[in-house]
Amino acid sequence: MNFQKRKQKIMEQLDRTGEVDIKELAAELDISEITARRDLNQLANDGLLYRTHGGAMKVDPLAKPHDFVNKAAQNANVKDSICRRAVEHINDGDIIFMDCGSTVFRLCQFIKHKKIKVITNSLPVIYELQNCSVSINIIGGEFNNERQATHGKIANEHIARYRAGKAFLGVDGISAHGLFANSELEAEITLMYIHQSAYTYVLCDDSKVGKETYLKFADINQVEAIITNADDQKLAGFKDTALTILQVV
Amino acid sequence: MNFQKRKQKIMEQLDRTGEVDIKELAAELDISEITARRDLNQLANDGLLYRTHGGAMKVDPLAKPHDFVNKAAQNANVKDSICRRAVEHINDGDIIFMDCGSTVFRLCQFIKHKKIKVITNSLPVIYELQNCSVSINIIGGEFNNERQATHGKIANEHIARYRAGKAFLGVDGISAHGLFANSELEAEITLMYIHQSAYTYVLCDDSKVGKETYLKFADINQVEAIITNADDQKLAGFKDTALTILQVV
DNA sequence: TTTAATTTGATCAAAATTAATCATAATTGA
DNA sequence: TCAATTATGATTAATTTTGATCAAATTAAA
Repeated sequence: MNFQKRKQKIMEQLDRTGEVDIKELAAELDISEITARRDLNQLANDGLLYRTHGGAMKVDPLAKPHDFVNKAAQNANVKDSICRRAVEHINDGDIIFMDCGSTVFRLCQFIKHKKIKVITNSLPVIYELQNCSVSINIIGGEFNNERQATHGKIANEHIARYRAGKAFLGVDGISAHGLFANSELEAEITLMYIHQSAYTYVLCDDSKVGKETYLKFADINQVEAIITNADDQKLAGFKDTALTILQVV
Repeated sequence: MNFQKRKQKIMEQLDRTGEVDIKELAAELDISEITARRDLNQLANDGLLYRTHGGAMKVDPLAKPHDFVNKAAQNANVKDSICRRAVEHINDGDIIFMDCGSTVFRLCQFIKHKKIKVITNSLPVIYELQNCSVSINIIGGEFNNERQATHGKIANEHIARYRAGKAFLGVDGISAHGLFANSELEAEITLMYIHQSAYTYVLCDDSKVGKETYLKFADINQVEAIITNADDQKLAGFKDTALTILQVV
């Protein structure tokens, strides 16, 4: 068993239990204690763990990987049917905005083979659209780990530099009174996308329709269309607005 | 059994078990140990595997963009020792630029647990530094799939908005006459990083030192330090410059 | 505080792996 | 065909890795 392999095992156990003991380690890996000690010293030297007397501890117990994909997988069927409707409105040559919503993310799989330009602040979208015919423009700025996207002043300014024909955006709530968000950062960047695109599609499942939550950041007449699985009853409130409603089963 | 066929078998087993042993390999393929060793060295040189004592291991299968990972795996030992020296100059609270060089990429593993702010145009760097104590700022702009990074006018403007204490950059060539790049896009963004940082470290292995290739984009006195494994003879040309030379074994 | 137990780093030695050198076999291209 | 290049193998020296011993440092206990 070479160092690389031992390193792997040590980091594995460290990840699992948070600590390792030199004696145990030497026994488990069938190496002498001094070799175990040397291994730990080397890893500590690279900042991969904290050396303690008789063992080592994990460096950053706080890091919590946020699983974006899980959120995107919720209600996958509903989201996919919304996206199938959305993709009917996307043609080769289009320049489109995509934000960091989990429904918008699922749009990626349907546009991979289109010859379009996508401008986005969502890292998962960027990843999904790599190595395909879509050309990508990344919105820069401070990266928010929870949302897996960039936000803030610089990101907004960056969007302001571009114009796109269409924007595909998610919201936390929508009603005849306007669009709602759970955070200011999210609200601002969505608003900027709306400003800089000729035609805005709001993608949202029925749970968001009629919901007026936290912060209203735009009037309903600022966007052109909504694509949703909400039923007629939920959508009735929009009948006095100019909003184009694209309803999916 | 020729090299191509052996290479196939080696990569096959590597894919299956994650590792190979020189003795076993020699026995299985019915070749001498030294030939097995030469095979592994050649494959390691192409970044297709990591060489270990007595065998080899698979390169990180999780990282998506294969070309980039392979490039980063080439000369991994040299790059890592360069990075270990670099990390000595990075302290908690620092704000640093990192470009999209393959050596610079390997710096990530050594700074994951530092409390610093990283501004970068490299997608692999972003991906590597997610979910750790490093806060990330993404340089926006058009995404170049080959380089796995953003470049161009908007990216340059974006960098111009920021100031950082230190920049860690790669180059395609460096001599007493200046810094050299293989493309204008690369040159421009590197130059912008240099302008916007108080202190610039150039990270490069010995193959880049003394090389004057394609496009000169900066004088040598525009950067402060070079971290390299080049020997005294190769570095002799810099003795009349103010460049700080950080030499690694 | 002092004492005992444990852990550690340094030094050296043994084992394993590797690089270097040279010789031989196989392949290639004229 | 033959010379030249390339691939392979054997040998040996150098390097790396590992382990053992022991004094010094650290921790825990009295």
